[in-house]
Amino acid sequence: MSRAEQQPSAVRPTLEAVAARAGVGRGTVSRVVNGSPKVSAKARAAVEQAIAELGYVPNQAARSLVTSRTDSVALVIPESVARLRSEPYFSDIITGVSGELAETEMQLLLILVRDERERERLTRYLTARRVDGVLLVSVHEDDPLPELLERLEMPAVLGGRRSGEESLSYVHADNGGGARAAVRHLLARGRTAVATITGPLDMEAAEARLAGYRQALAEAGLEPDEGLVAHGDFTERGGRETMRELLERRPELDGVFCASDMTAAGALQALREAGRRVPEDVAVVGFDDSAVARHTEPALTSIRQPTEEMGRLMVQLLLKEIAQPGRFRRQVVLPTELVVRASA
Amino acid sequence: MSRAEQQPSAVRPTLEAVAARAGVGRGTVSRVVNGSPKVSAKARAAVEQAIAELGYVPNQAARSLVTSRTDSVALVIPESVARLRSEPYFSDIITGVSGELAETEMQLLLILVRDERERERLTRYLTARRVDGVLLVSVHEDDPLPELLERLEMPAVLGGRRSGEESLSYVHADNGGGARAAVRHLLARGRTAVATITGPLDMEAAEARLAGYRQALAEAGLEPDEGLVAHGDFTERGGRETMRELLERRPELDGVFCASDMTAAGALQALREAGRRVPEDVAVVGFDDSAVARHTEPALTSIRQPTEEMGRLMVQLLLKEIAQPGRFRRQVVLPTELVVRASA
DNA sequence: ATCCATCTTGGGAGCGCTCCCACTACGATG
DNA sequence: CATCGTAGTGGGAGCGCTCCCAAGATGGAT
Repeated sequence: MSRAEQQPSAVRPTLEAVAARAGVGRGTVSRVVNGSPKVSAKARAAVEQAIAELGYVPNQAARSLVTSRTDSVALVIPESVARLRSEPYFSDIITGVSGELAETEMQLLLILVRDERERERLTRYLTARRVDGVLLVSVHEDDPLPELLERLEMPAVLGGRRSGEESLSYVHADNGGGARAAVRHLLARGRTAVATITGPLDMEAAEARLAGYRQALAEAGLEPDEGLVAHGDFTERGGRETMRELLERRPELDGVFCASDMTAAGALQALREAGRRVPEDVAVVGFDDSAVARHTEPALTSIRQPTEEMGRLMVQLLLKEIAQPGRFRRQVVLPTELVVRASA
Repeated sequence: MSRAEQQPSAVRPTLEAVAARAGVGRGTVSRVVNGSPKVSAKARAAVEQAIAELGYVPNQAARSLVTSRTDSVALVIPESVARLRSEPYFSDIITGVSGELAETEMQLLLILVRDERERERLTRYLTARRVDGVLLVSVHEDDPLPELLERLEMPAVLGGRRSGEESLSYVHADNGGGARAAVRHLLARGRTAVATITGPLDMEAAEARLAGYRQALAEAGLEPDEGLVAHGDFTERGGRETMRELLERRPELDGVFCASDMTAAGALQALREAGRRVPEDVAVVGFDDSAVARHTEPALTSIRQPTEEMGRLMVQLLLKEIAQPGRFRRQVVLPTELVVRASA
């Protein structure tokens, strides 16, 4: 056995036991454990040896009770099951958040909020201050959670924002710019009747993508046609159904900008059903550049947003906010990028 | 006086404050909060009113310190980033686990373990008993974590198992049966040279799927041909590269059973590159029936495993194990199902 | 030799809760 | 009428840690 140095006793050793073994007081052990500089080299060595011999690990509950810190943060995802399952966006966020937290001693709580009951549970949880901070993604305009976070003075960083004048810290992608790039690309390919399938417009991201679409058309001097704007909900099914409506209403359309890749995947299905060839008859651009974009037939031209990096950045901001409560607040917009594949 | 002042309203009421307000002792409040029956109706009413008026929420750290329970469980995913991102399996597990935990007061910690450093961090964490139990998915044969869990006598449930004689509780799918069904289906469609792309064989699930493949061929009286067996790693890229090798080695193959949908997606790409039509020239079956199965071209025939249900079940078993430490242990195998689509 | 600033150190005082035991009140029992 | 449960209650004794303060060591300046 390679763990000969640790003689695990039946009960976990306490800080007091370490102090006794090292021949010092509790205070000194506590200082060593917490990296205080006010400890002599000799005392530090003795304590470190005792810790190793006893296999001491601090009791977090006792520590929390005194410091009222928990050394954990929550990632809150307020979405229906249906969306989480099919949305690679969340996996990427989780990957980034988890990776960044691994650099620290903080732990990650994952909290999915699907209905009113679960929101109440979360409210209780946050009121009890069982985490030091909160990352909240997929923010809807009327979501009561951001307000709750403010009221509780809980350090928080949003992924996305409620509106243009968001008071909390956030990280989000340049949705408007991405959408403009997408539509410009379609126009540059000679498309003249470019439609869009939006996301849920109670999300600023969806709203911004729609605005970007309109801007790009305006820049090109095209007459706005509201008949070419149809409302989806970021899901595949929504994309399919909305595309059908759109085809019925404007059979002449030759390009579609979809507010998400899943939407675009659905739209491709509807186009295939309708016998339209992609990209020959109708060119399609998605948004997110998620994994699905590479699996559709044809592969999807899409707008890449640095989702994982957004997760990492959210964590960095949150940690700063936790370190300086009430003082630190920052709002970051990350650039997007057009990724051209077969669909447009 | 440069420090921020504390709002009086920001001071959280303690159990003692509730007791004072309700005109009872601490013990009685504690009993009410914890649902003990040994409280008179009158006292209970008074306490409940005081709790409501004060907005009392118990302090978990103080509770933990005494009970040494944490009311949280960890979901541990020991996988590289690359896999997590593209593997819908994990999203489904998370959805199931989170949904089931929402029925309780337990919280979910998500712990991704990517390298040795992160494993050490987890070891410290578990040694400190900062969770009441652990769910461990994607178990590899030589993974040191299950052993650690046993040594720490930590309640645990595996998703999958290390081998046929697993000592810990687990939930897994009938991988062998699923693989057999897949291969039988290919044979029933008249395929005579059926290859397989395996998963990483240090995982029992991958091994069992390979065994199922062999069994089905044997049942059909076919001569085993090891040249038709190629080793992948569950990823898309692995599927693509392995399919290329396979085509080079056995150009006559007319069917492929892939050990995961992502593998199959990669295989489809390689087949397309090679100018083989699917399913006309080569029929393909995947495993998992994940979301990607519906997006490939052609859509993927696959073996469905009830991933989300597996997550739920794992939680149920874990909670029982936490309730009866050392007594409860159960191993569950769930059925799989062939889902036929265009690829075979 | 004396004094004082600085560095270390030990340990008391809780943090907010549960556990447990002693104690009360009151109806039932002999 | 004394005795005995029994349901209900209050509060002391910690859980293991950090915070803080008083006090001892150290060493340079006078």
